[in-house]
Amino acid sequence: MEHYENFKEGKYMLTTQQKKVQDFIRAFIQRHGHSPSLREIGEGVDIQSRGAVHRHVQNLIDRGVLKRRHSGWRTLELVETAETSNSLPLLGKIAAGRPIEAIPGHDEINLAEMLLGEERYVLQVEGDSMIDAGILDADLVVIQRTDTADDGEIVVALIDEEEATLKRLFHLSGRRIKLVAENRNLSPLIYPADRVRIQGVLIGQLRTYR
Amino acid sequence: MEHYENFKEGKYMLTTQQKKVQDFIRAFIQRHGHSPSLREIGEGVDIQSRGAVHRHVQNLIDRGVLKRRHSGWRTLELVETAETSNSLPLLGKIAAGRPIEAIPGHDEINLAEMLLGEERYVLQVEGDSMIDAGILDADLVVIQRTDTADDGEIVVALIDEEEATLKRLFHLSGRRIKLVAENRNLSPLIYPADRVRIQGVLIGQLRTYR
DNA sequence: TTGAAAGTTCTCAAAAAGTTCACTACCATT
DNA sequence: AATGGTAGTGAACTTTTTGAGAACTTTCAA
Repeated sequence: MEHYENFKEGKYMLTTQQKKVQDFIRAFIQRHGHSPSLREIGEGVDIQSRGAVHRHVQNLIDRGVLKRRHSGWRTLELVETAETSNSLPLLGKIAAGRPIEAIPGHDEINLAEMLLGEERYVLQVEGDSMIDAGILDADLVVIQRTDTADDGEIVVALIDEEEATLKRLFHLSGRRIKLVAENRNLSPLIYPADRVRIQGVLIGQLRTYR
Repeated sequence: MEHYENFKEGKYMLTTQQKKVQDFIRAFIQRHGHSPSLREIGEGVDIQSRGAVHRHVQNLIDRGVLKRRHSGWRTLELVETAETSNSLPLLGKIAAGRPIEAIPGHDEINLAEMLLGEERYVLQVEGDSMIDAGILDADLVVIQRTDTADDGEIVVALIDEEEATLKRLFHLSGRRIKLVAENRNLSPLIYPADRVRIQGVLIGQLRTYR
């Protein structure tokens, strides 16, 4: 039973073919909801021999990239890695004047978990009206669908059923609502409550560089 | 004849036939408002034997995909599956003065995919030194580990091996490096190249509210 | 209460999938 | 030239899944 088991450890040293197989399996599971058979993998990566496919799969299992949930058909699973689990290491805080300072108690941060949720959607921001709140032109914002919001929250507000804006909201006396653009050049706007419909509140903001 | 009755998270690894049965049941309930009989399922997925159909259904129940509301006829129910796909709908752009404007070509955005990658980590920002770039105190930044960066990129720079800072970087003539804090109250700093070590470049930034 | 419809359990055989193996081939490195 | 890692083919083999069909029990409504 001497096959290819004596590899250097580590799932990050896959050969070209192994990578192809892995990618195919990931895509297949994504699309079909279950793992492919060896034959299907073979068709996907253009290998006739089930034996050869099996060897690739077995190698991936040996390296910890794949596993079988239990013996049987279509029970391949991708092993969760930082990559597939939406996590990145959280190293610590950074500030001018000091080395990076570790944050005790946190070592991993799940980006998806922070932002995903039921009834949420993403908008791309256009313009600088929230620039003083650190929300720049072209940033993405995650919005929670709701029709109520607390004072001081940033909301998507629809005015007169035609203008949608991202503003900080305050309730005033006399059923009036103040919408504040976080931009020192823009003045707050005050409306009767019945002209303003809240569509959602700001949950998160993100921006990519490069 | 031992089988594998207890795996709770097994609902994502259905065999082909199980998937067909599940899909048929879903469609049937959708159309008729009640679940199909075993015979009807058999007709739907082209199996003569009620016994075989029953086995599929029983497997789906064992895996938590289906359940019976109570004993009796036509009491099958699909178990709600909380989908975790790391995606949110991307509805469009928002700006003051206009309704939300749809972005053509985009309908889903995968937040994790945008920020995850090999050799990346997260830092929490402390202080206001990058406030004019829209990076606020307590924001999270995603950093790509690297020791080189292009002019104008925001980098994690280690100065004299002891001070870590997040600054915008420029190479000057004479092997000097300018580090610019994006804060109108702070002046750029200029160092000889050998006192500055780049630890990573800024890939993304995110912030959560609430 | 009764009988048809539905669900359950079983056995058997076949199909589909997974596993192992021997043989070959291509590259690098030595 | 020899070695060793990676790769593909095809065949033989084992295991798991599947379908048919029969017999049985439960449910439901007339």
